[in-house]
Amino acid sequence: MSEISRNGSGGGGQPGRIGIGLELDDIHMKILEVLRENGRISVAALAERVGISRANAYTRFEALRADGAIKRFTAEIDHVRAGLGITALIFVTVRQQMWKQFRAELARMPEVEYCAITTGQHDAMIQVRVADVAAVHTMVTDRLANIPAVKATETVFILDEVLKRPYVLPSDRDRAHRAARRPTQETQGDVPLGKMRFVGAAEGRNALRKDD
Amino acid sequence: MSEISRNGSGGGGQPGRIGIGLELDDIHMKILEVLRENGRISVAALAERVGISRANAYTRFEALRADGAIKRFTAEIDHVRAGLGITALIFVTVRQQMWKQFRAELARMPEVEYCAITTGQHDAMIQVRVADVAAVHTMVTDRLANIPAVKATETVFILDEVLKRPYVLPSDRDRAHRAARRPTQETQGDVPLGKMRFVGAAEGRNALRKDD
DNA sequence: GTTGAAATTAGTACGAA
DNA sequence: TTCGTACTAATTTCAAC
Repeated sequence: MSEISRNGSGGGGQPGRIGIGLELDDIHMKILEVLRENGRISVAALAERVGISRANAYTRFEALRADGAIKRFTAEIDHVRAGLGITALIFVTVRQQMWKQFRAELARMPEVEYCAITTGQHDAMIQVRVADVAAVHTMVTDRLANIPAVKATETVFILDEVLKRPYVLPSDRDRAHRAARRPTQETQGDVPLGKMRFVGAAEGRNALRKDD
Repeated sequence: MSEISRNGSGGGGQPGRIGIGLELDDIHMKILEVLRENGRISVAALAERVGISRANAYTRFEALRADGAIKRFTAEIDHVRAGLGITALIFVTVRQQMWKQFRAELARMPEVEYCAITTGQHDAMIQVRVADVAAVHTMVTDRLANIPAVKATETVFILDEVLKRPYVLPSDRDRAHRAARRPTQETQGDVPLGKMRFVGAAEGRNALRKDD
């Protein structure tokens, strides 16, 4: 069903290889657009919104699911209401060749909502949601610091989440480019390059990614 | 729609103030747990899984939705399949008193999936999904650099997303603590504090949050 | 890929515990 | 509040086109 669904994205994907799977056409994209905004819409209503028949909608819906283009449906929960008012980012420097262990420990930490391996100064960024600031401290000092794979951490707090979109799609960009391009910006070629900076991968990063 | 209110909670909330709204009991939490893993489950099936009647499930479901504890239902889409194979984090230093403008510009950038205001060296972190690395460069140099509010940026690439949980809940922590606590870690008080570092808010950060 | 019917299931209303 | 049931509306499935 979805052997090809394990590339660069979620959980244990094979980084670097992209399976072709489904060829997604405009209607597929439109379906994804609708579903990402309303994950509980009925397939019948979905069919109407994208302008296809019910049967077609069911076929495509199942295909997207089976192919892995739709990974899952989920409810976005207000973490503050749920009792987790504090969000923090912890940037982690991982000791070489211990990446596998780091991952295993991560799985044991339910307060971790997100973890990504990054280029730059640090090796990974994890996002945690906890009840109070004390819990962040506990988390970092008691849990993370005890992992041998963790060489160093740097913690910042999230003061506000300005925006969170339910997965970006290429169609968003197309739509926005048509609507929001302003001539002054389009023609303006003289960009103050001096004020930005790209940060490359740290030493041995590629090696790190292979040992899991 | 994708704007999140200032205290991190639901859409129309009073910024800074957290309404008490619903008192969430164990059953509410269990409902959230199920819904976060399967956002398309029928209310009937939900009722059975949490062990309440259908009528009760409908009542609670609606209450959670109305209260804002459930913000929305969404489909998680494989961005690689959707044609956005590159994910990057851009750390932005924002000029004081120009936060409002920065937010407005953000809304015009569909490739931005997430933006949070943080403590630490930078003021904000944005996560973007684009088709290729060139698009990141374009995004940073053409779009971000042209915003007067942006003083400086620092970009890192995400090589792999190790884990992404559909919103953390307090119940996860409880469950994990029961299952995964190992005596060696619980009693181990001597933590190598030297290897971690907390980063406080940059100058004038609090002022920044007020001017929007 | 579409339409239209049957079977199933979802959502609502209301009385009783 | 919660449950159970009956009722109504909608969805999904399956057929033929």
